[in-house]
Amino acid sequence: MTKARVTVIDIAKAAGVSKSTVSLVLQGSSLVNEGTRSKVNAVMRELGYVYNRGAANLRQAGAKSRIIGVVVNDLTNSFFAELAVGVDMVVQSAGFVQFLSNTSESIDRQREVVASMREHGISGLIVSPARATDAADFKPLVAAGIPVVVVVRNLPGAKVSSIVSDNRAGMMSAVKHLAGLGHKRIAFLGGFPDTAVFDDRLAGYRSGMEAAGLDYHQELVVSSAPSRAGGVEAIGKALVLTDRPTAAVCFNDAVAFGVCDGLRARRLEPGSDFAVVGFDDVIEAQAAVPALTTVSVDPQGIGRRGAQMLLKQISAGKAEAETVTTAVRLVVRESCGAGMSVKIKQDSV
Amino acid sequence: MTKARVTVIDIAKAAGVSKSTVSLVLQGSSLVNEGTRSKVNAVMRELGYVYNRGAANLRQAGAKSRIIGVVVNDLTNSFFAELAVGVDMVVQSAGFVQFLSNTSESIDRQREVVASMREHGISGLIVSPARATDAADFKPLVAAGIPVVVVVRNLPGAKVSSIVSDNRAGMMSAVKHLAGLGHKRIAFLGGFPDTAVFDDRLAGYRSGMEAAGLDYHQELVVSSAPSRAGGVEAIGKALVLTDRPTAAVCFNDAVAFGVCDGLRARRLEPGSDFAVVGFDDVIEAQAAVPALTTVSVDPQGIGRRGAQMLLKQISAGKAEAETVTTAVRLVVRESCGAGMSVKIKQDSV
DNA sequence: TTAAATATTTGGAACGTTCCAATTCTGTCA
DNA sequence: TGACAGAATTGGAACGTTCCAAATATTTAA
Repeated sequence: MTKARVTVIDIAKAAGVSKSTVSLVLQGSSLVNEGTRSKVNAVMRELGYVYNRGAANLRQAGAKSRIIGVVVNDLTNSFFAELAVGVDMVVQSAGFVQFLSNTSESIDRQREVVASMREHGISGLIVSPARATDAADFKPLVAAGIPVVVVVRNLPGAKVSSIVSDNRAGMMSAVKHLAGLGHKRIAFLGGFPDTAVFDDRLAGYRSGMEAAGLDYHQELVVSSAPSRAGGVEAIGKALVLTDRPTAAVCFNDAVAFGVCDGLRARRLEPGSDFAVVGFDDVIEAQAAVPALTTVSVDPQGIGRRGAQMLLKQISAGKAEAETVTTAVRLVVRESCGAGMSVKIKQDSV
Repeated sequence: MTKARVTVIDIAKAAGVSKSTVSLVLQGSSLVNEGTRSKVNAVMRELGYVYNRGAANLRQAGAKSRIIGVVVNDLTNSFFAELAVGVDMVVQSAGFVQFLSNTSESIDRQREVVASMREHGISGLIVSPARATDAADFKPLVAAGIPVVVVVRNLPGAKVSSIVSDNRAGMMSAVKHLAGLGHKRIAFLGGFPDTAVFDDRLAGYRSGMEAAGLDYHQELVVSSAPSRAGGVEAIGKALVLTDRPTAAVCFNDAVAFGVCDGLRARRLEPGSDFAVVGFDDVIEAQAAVPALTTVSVDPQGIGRRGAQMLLKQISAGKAEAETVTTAVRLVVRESCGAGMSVKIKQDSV
C-alpha cells in the first residue's frame, strides 16, 4: 500500500542520467539537451513522479515556498468569501497556492493560525485582522522578510501595506444622495466606535452632512454591534428621538437589514416610510425586499488587488509598505425610497 | 534585513545541549529532563526560533505534513463557504492547517490545484468535485496513501469516502409537505439531468409523489441550469402547460429564487398564488421575502463531519472508503404558502 | 560498594531537492 | 591532428529536521 516515494534519483536511474540533470529539467533550465529533456519527462510521467516542494524549499532556503497565507475574520460573511476568491484568482494564476484560515474574530486563533502558517514557510500573508488586533502582531513576520498586506480593516501603526475601501467617500456619497432626496434628519446607525473603519465612516457622514448644508446632531449617531441585531437596536433608539430622523445611513449591510426589520416591527415600510442605506453591497443586498441601496465595495477586487500587491512585494524581495484605498460607489436600489423621492421633492418645491 | 534563519542547531549551541535534545523537546518527548526542557524552551523564545515544518516533514517522509487540502467548486456560494468554515473548525483544532482552493467548476483548474496540493505534501484532501469530474481523477492520490473525502457531490465509481446529504429523503419530505397542503400538481424545477445529485433529488420527488398517491407526469419535471436564471426559465416553461402545476419543488435555493422572480413577473405571488420549496437552505433563504421554505442541509455540519472522517483516516493510516449520507430537514417558512395552507385544507375537508 | 537498571543525552545518517565546481562531450578552427 | 570553446552533464555538499543506536549519567537493589 504505502509505496515508496519516487524521487528524482529514481527517475535519474531509470532515464540513465544523473540527478542533477533531472533537477535541471525540473526547473526548465535551457542548459539541458532537448533529447534528454524529453526522455526525462517521459520517465517522470511513466513512474508517476511528484515533485517534493518541501525538499526543494528546504534547499532553496529562501521565501520560495509559493504559498500565500490568507487569514480572514469571518468567512461565513460572503464579503470575505468573495475576497478570498479574488485572492485565489491571482494567486493561483501566478502558480502559488493559498492557505486559508478563518479566525472568527478571535485574536488567539489568529495568532495560532499565523504562527502555523509561518512554520509552513508562507511567502507572504494577506490578512483581514480580527477586531482589536495589536498592530505589533505582524512585526516578527515583516522582520523575517515576509511581506504582509492588511485588507479591509487597517492597522494604524503597523508598518505594513494595506488596502481599505474608501469608507469616507462612500459614506459621504450616501449622505449626499439622501440629502438630495430631500431628507434633512439623517441618522448614522450601528458599528462599534472603537474601530478605525467606524471612525472613517462616521467622518464621511459628517462631511456629507456638512456638504449638504445640514447640521450635525450628536444624538443622530447611535452605535451598536455591526450586526442585524445591532441594527434593530439602533433604529429602536433612533425612533424615540423627539425630532425623529427620516432616513439613515448604516454602518454596514447587516445593520441595514436589522434596521429594516426594526422599522417593519413598528409598522413602517423601509423605503417608502423611512429611507435606509447600507454599506458593503453583500450578495443579499440586491435580492432583499426592498432591495438595499448601499455602497458597493467590490470585495473580490480588493482580494485581487491585495494579492497583486503581495506578489509584487514577494518578487521584489523588498517590502515597501504602501497604502491604497479603493474606490467605492453608491448603488441606488429601493430602500432609499426611489418612489418616495419624487413625492418629497414635489413637496419641497 | 534578511536575517539568517535560527535553526535547531543554533538553539542547541546556545542552550549547551545537542540538537537531538532540542528536537526531543520540540516534539514534547517525555525522555528529556524537566530542567533541560525549560532551558531549551527559554532559549527558543529568546532567539525567536520558528519551527521548520518543511524540514521535519522531509525527514518524516510520511503523511505528517499536517496540511489538509480543501477544494470546492464555488466559494462564492455561501453554501461552500460555510462548508469550508466547518472543515476549518475541526481541522484547526486538531492542529492541522487548511489549504483552500476554488475551482469555479473548471476541471482543469481542479487538476492543477490538486496537483499543486500534492506537491506540497497534503496529508489528506476534502473535495467537492467540479461538474463532470472523472471518477478516476483521484486514483493516484489514494494509491499514494493520501485519504480523500468527497463531499456534497458524490463520485460514483471512485473508491473514496464521501458525504452527501440525503437528497432523496429531503425532496421526498418536501413533496409530501406540499401534498399535505392540498397540492395535486407539483412540478420539479431546475438542475442539470446529468448529475448524480439531480438523479437523487428527482428520485426523491418521484417517491414523494407516489407516497402521496399522486401521479408522476413527465412534463412536470423541467430541468434547467441550477441557478437563479435557470429558475426563471423553468417556471416559464411550467406555467404554459395546459394543466398548470400549483406548486413546485426546486433543485436548489437559487432555482427557487428564480422561480419566485418568474412568478412575480407574471403577477403571481409566490406563497399565496403558487407554492415553492427550495433545497439547501442558504443564508439568504430566511431573509428573503417571502422567506423560503426549503430543505436544510447544514453545510457546516457536512464540513465538520468530512473533516473528522478525513482525520480519522489519516491517523488510522488506512483509507477504508465509507459513504455517509447526512440527514436533512424541511424548514417550513412562507414560500410554500403557510397562510394558504389553511384555506386549501378547509376547502378540501 | 558494585552491578544492574533506568533516565538522559548524543553523534551521525538519513529525507529529496538545489547549487556549485568540475568534468566530459561535441564540434570547429588552425 | 590537436587545441579550444561551448554545450551538456555530473558528483558531492548543503538545507533543517528526525531517527537510530549507542554513550553517559543517575538511581536502585543487593
